Amino acid sequence: MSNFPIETIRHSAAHIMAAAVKKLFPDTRFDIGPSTDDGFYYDFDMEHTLTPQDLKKIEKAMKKMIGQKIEFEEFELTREEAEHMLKGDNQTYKLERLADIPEGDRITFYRCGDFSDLCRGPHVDHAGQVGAVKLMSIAGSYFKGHEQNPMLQRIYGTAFASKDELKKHLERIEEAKKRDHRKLGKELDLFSFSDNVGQGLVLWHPKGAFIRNQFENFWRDEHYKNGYDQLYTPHIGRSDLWKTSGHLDFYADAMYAPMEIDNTDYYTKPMNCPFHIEIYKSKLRSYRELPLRWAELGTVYRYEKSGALHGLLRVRGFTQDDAHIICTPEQVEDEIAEVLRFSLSIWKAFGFTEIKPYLATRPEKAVGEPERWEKALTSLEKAVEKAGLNCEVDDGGGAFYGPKIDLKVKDAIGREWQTTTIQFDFNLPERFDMTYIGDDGQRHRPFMVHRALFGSLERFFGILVEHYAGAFPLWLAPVQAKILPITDNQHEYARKVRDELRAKGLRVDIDNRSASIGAKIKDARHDRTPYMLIMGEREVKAGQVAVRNRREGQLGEMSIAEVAEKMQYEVDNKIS
RNA sequence: GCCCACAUAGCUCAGUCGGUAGAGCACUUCCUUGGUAAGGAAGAGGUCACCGGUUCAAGUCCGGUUGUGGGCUCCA
Repeated sequence: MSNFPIETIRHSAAHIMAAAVKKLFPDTRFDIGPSTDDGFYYDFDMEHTLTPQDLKKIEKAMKKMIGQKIEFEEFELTREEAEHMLKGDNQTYKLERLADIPEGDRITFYRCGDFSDLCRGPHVDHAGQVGAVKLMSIAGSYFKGHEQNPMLQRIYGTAFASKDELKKHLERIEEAKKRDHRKLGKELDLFSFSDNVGQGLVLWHPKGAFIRNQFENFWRDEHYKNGYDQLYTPHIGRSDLWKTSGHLDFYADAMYAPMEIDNTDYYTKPMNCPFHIEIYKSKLRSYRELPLRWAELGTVYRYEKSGALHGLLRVRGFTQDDAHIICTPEQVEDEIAEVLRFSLSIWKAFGFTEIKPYLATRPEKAVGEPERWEKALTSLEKAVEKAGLNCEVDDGGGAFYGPKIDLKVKDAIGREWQTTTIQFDFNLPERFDMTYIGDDGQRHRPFMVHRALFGSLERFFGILVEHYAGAFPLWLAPVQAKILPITDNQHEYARKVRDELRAKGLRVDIDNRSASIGAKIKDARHDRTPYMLIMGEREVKAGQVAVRNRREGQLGEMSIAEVAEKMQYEVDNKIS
């Protein structure tokens, strides 16, 4: 056990790793090795390409140093001394890092074995205080994170104060792997990708499509109930539209190439906003009509770099649960508060209760008058306050066209996902010259807010799969109950029970294979079937079914009506 | 896009030194009719991602392409 803060332990582990790398690969040039949320890394530049075998060797060398309790020693140098030392060692990256240290700051090094590192510290006193360490993976990374800089080799590792905590961490990783939506998507036959279709383009299989339909319907109902109207708009639009919106100037890199029809270029849409704005502009608007809340499940296409694609979480064609709120400056505060409240209620329905807002403010380069920014920011802050949440502020992190709130939701195993976004837009109303007639008879510029609650349906679905670990609640489950007859003699009764339950609107299938009841149960469990209705001679005679439920196990015999009622209750209350 | 790794049956994966491909599950048929996490037997299933090269001979070695994974960059 060690009592140092976890960041200190990890940062020290990074130094130990660097020392081990220096020993094994003396020509290495070092960059930096900070701690991260769940471990640490260090970036290297060397002739040799690191392999998994090297990782084992490096880890072994580290453990030796930890066993020897090698000391960490701090020493201070003048800038000239430091430069001299780093130059002598050909540490070009370190020299650049040194140059970044402001004039007047102390220049400190930490020595650990044969390795001295330019570093602010703090560190443990000796290597033995790094309780448990494990190297995880090799990766590439750009020097200082810039694409045009050289690519360095990065080793990721993790460290904990005790072996026990490390073990728990590794178990958490295993658990997350079991929930991986890409794995479950295949296992449960929910969706796929095809080389013949293209990268990042999702094929929704019947079960996945069913679930999507369920939450789309929920989404539509809730939006009507909460004062939204719904739109449909085309998938392509003329280049003039995208010129006006500014997409061709600022977003062309992320757009699919145009197609020419009748001497006019058409682009597939990367966003829905221009279409909604065209609907707004289809007639003269009065302040009496505002606020307008227009929602659309709008499918957009964006060119994402091939290396950025990731299962359903990052794709090239996706459907946003988009909406635009167009309102007067006086209305904007209430509207934002309402969006936030609505958003939280939707997340709650899916069992997400821990939600954290991030507020992004005005960047250096921005459009829109400062008073509007102020007003917008105030309404965002007030809304967060009203919802009883604490937000983190990302100073200057807003888009050039307006400030925003992003929500991150925590799933069943504590991972955070970026989903909801609520963004002000001071750009498009100007570009499209949106106006409304106020009570003074004059034209005014409305406020416009973009918002997406789920973000994209694809990403949301991926998150849901992982959140529920594939065990979708009854209201979403494609098959809610599976009837398992013990022998073929119960097939007639099985069909009768199925038809009765289906007549009540429940989704029920029969497993009519001539397999053992154990095998049928095993397969139904594998499919995460919520209810199993088992029937042998006894149940047929009594007109009942033996109920087994995914959450509660064996529930004994029940009548058809009782099962139906129990299931309906679960559906109605969205129990997960 | 960049760095690294990977691509063998529907799925999960073996395949040693280059000598024409294998398992389990799933599937089909037959037998079995059973009481809460796998009853038995047989059968079918492959252009070893694709294109090219080296070789008497390539799943295996080399080059390219496509796709996937871990990262970087970017982002719903």
